[in-house]
Amino acid sequence: MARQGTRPRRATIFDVAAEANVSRGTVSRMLNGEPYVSDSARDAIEKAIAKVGYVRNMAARNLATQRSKAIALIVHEPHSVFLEDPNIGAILLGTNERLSEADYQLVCLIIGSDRDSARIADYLRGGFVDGAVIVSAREHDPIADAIAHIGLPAVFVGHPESAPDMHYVGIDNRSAARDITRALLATGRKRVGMIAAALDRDSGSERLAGFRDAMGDDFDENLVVDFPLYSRNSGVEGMKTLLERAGDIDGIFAASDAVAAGAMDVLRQSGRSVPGDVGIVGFDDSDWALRCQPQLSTVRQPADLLGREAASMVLELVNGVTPETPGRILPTEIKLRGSA
Amino acid sequence: MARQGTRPRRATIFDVAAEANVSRGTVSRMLNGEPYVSDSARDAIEKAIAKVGYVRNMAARNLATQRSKAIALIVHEPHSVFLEDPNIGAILLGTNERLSEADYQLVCLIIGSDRDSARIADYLRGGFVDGAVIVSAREHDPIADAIAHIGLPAVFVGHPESAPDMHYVGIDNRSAARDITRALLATGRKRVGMIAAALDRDSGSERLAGFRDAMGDDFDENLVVDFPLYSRNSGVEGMKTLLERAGDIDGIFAASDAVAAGAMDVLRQSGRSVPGDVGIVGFDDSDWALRCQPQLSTVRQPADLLGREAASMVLELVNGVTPETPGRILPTEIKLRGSA
DNA sequence: ACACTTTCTGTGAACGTGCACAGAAGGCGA
DNA sequence: TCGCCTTCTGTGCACGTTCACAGAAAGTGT
Repeated sequence: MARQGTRPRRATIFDVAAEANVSRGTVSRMLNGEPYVSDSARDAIEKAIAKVGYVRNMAARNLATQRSKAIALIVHEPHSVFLEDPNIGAILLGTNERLSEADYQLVCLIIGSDRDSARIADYLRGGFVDGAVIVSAREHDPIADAIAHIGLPAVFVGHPESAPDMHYVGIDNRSAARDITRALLATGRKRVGMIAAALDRDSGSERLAGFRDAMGDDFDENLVVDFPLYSRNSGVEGMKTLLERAGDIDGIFAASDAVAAGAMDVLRQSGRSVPGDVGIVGFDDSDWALRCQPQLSTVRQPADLLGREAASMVLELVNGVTPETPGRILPTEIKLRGSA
Repeated sequence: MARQGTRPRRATIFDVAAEANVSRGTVSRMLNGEPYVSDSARDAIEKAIAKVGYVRNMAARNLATQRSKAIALIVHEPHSVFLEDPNIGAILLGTNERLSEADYQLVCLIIGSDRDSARIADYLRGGFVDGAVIVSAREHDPIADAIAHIGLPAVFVGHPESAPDMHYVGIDNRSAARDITRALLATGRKRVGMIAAALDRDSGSERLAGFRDAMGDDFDENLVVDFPLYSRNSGVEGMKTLLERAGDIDGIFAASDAVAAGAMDVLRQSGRSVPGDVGIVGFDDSDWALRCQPQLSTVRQPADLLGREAASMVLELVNGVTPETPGRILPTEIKLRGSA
C-alpha cells in the first residue's frame, strides 16, 4: 500500500461536488456529457475539478457501468517470431488507430508461456476489457477456448478451423498462394518446390494448399519441406534440404518473405543466381522483400487494414451490433519484382 | 449494454457463499489464501465455485484494494520505427517475462498520436495499472510529464535529461559509441563520418557525443548528418549526402544497425566495397547486423535484460521499496565482424 | 391563476469486492 | 467452573462511480 501512504488521498467526485456546491449527480452528468446541466453549474464544476485536481477513478466507473472502454489485443507468438514477424506490428498499429478513433484504449497482452495464458484468461474474465482481438492463434489455442467460454466479444485475425464459429478477418491465403505460385510457374520453371511453415496455423496450411492447387499434377511431395516458424532460419534450413534432395530445382515458393530471404542467401552461397538459376517468390510484402537482392516477388497482404477491420468488428460486437457476415476477407495483391 | 442483455448475470461472491452455506467473508479469505478457513468450508467453497462458475470481478477488487496487479508498458514510437526497431520487441518480451514471474500482468499501450497520449494519461490515472515502464520517451515527452504529475511508480528505459529524477535503466550510450568508433579508427580509417539519428532522444544524442569523444581533434562537423529516425531509410539518405560532401570518406559510424544497413546498400550501389573502401559500424546487434553482407561490427545492447531490469525496478517501487540507486546501467559489448 | 412541459438538481441504491471488527466454538490449564 | 487463548465465522462499511427516480425551478400556453 505504498501509494496510499505517500499520497494524501485522491480527490473524488464528492470533493468536486462539495467544492462546486452541487450534488455528485450533477458532476457525474457533466463528466459524461449528458444534457441538463446549467451553465452556472458547469462553470463551477470545471473550476472545482481544476482546483482539487480531480480525475475519474476508472475502476469505480467500470464497476458501475460494467464496461471498461478498453479492448485487448492478444498476441500468441514464440519470442523469436514476434520480433521477426512484420505483420504483427502492422496489425497492432492498425487496431490501435481504429480504436483510438472510437476513444477506446488498446491493451496489448503477450502470451509467452502457459503461465501467461492462465493469467490472461483471468484478466479477460476480470472485466478489464470489453472485447478482444486475437492475433496468430493456432489450432486449439487454449486462450481461444477460454474466450469462447467467457463469452467475451472477440475477433480473430486469421481463421483457425478449430474455432469456426468465431468472428474473424483475414485474407484468402489459399487463393493468394495459388496465384503467386502460378506467377512463378509462368516464368517457365520446371522443378518447383515449397518451403512451408507454421502448418499449425490456418495461414500456414492454406498457403500449402494453394501451392498444391497451382501445381496440379506436377506437385511433388518430395519438393516440399515444412518448419514450425515463419522465420529466416526456416528458409535457410529448408533450402539446404531441398538442394540436397533436388539439385536441379529451379523454383521456390517460400511461405513468407523472411523464409524467402533465408532461402535466397543459401542459393547465393551455393553459387546459384536468382532469378537466373532459381526463381523465388514469398508472401507478406514486408520490408524483407525490399531488402533482398534482387527484390522479392511476393503477395502483399494489408496487415494494417486487417487490424483496422478487426477493431471495427469488435467494436460492433461490443455495441451489440451483429456484423453482416461472421468473417471478412480482405483482398491481397501480387507484387512482381525481380526474384522470379 | 449488449453483454448484460445476452448473458444472464455473472456469479458473484454472494452466490458462492449461498451455495456453500458460508458467509462472503469466508469465501473472500479462501480466495485470497488467508489462514483461518476450515477444511470443510474450503471444500464446500471449492465445489460452489465450480458449480456456479464464479470468477472474481477485478474491477471491484481494484476498487476495494486500490491496486490492479498490472503494469503498463508505454511505447512511444512513430509507426515506421516501431516496426523496424528490434529493441522494442526484445524489451517488451523481457519485461513480460519478469512480470509474469511475479504474477503481474503486462499491459502494453501504444502512443501513435496526441489523442493517444491524452487517453493513455487518463488510463494511467484511472487505476488500471500500479506502475509503468516507459520505452523510448523523448525529451519533454508529455506522457512522462503526466506520469510524474500523477505520481505513478515508473521506470524509464533510457534516461531523458528532461526527467532527471525519474528511475531508469539503460546503457552507457556515450561510452559504447566512443568504443565502437575507436574500433573503427583502429582499422586505419582517415576520413570518418557519422550518420546520427533521433537526437531528440538521449540514446541518439549520447551516441553522437561518444563519436565526438573518440574523434577528438579529427572531428569534422561536415561529416555528420542526422535524421529523426533510426531507420534504414535514414542510412540511405545519410550515406548519399555524405558521399556528395566527401567522396573520399572511408569510415562510417551509423547510429543503429538499420541505419548501417541502408548506408551499406548505398555504398555498394556507388561501387565501393565494404570493408575494403569504407569501414562501417553500427549499434544494437540486431538481426540487421547479421543480415548484412559482410556482417556488421556493432555494439550489442542487452535489450531483453533492460526489459527485465525495468520490470524488477517497477515492482520494487510498487511494493514500496526504494531501489538502491535511481538508475541502473547495463553493460554493452563490442561485436567485431566483417564490416570494419 | 392554472395546468403542463421542459430544464435542472439531489438522493438512494446498486456494482462486487476487501478489510476491520465482533463474536462463536472449542481446547486447555488452574 | 472459570478464564484465556486459538481457530474460525459473519456482518457492516468503505471503495468511487452510474443510474433511476423524485421532485424543484423556470418557462409556456390557456
